Amino acid sequence: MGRSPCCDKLGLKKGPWTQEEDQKLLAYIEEHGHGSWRSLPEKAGLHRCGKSCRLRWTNYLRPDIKRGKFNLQEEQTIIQLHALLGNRWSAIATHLPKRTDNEIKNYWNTHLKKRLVKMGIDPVTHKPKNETPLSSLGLTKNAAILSHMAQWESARLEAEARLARESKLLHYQTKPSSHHHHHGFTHKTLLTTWTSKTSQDQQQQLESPTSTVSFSEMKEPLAAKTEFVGSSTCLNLIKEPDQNDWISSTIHEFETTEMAGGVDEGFTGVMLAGDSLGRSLSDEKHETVKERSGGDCSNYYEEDNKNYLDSIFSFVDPSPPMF
DNA sequence: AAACGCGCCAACCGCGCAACA
DNA sequence: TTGTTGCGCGGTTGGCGCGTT
Repeated sequence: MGRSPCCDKLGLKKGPWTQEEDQKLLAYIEEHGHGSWRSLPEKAGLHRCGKSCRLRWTNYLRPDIKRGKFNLQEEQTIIQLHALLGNRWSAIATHLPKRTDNEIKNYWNTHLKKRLVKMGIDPVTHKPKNETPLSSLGLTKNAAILSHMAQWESARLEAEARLARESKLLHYQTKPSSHHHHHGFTHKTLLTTWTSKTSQDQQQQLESPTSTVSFSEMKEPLAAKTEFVGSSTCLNLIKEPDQNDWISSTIHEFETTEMAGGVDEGFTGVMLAGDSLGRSLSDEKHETVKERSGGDCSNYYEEDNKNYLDSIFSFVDPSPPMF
């Protein structure tokens, strides 16, 4: 399209924000809400473009954001959700209370990604880098089902993210000065409604008006998940999502499948399942993985697979995220 | 003390999408 | 149907601070 950058207009400031600018923006939003970002800078007396103001607000000034070090639980959440969702930072952020997508993205790029690489894990696929073609072919039904779950979780997160955005928008557009008292209510309420509906009407849930996910959109994420589980066979199991029994059959399949053994090895979820990232994959264990990756490793991975499934299910569990 | 390299992170940029005229 | 506008997302960049030489 070639749209010109919004800050091209002469006189609009770029770069780091000053304290004075922050105060102006904060004061304006506290008083009036942000409404239209495009018109906000002029009204607030700022020589910035609306986009710059929005970024400053969402990533820094918003009162409901937490800054500083990520704790272990947050790290695990990021890694596991990244394994499920890839670089969909906004979706990941919906599961990390008070963290912005930008902050999570930065933390991933500067810390977690490097740590995984150090551990010999591919940060894109979340599998050991030295995985052999043979082990890639060792695909199982559980891996395929995980792909289902990942797909489903992806859709759910999309919906949640949308709800979160909408409720925030509504909030700051309508009641700009009351956020301290009301923030959080809309998310939780709406999500509870959404997720309880989930169990009642699975078909309707897929068609929920709150979700922007179309299944044409899902094709790409699906491909990513397929890659993630290293499965080609899973494609055979994936039905058209508009089929009524898609979710229930997935869950049923999962429930009736032997959990132990067979899931493709190397997920970071396995590595991270019970302990801190630093300790969960000791060098010794890592070496063992390397040694065994080319051979018959079903026994070895039996326990880890279960841990991995547990950890993934902790996310797939349709309880509303914390806000 | 100065120069250099590197890590971190706030901010920018470009694109896609939805809403609307 | 098409063009425009506004917003949000994800990738990237640039500047600052800190450690090392």
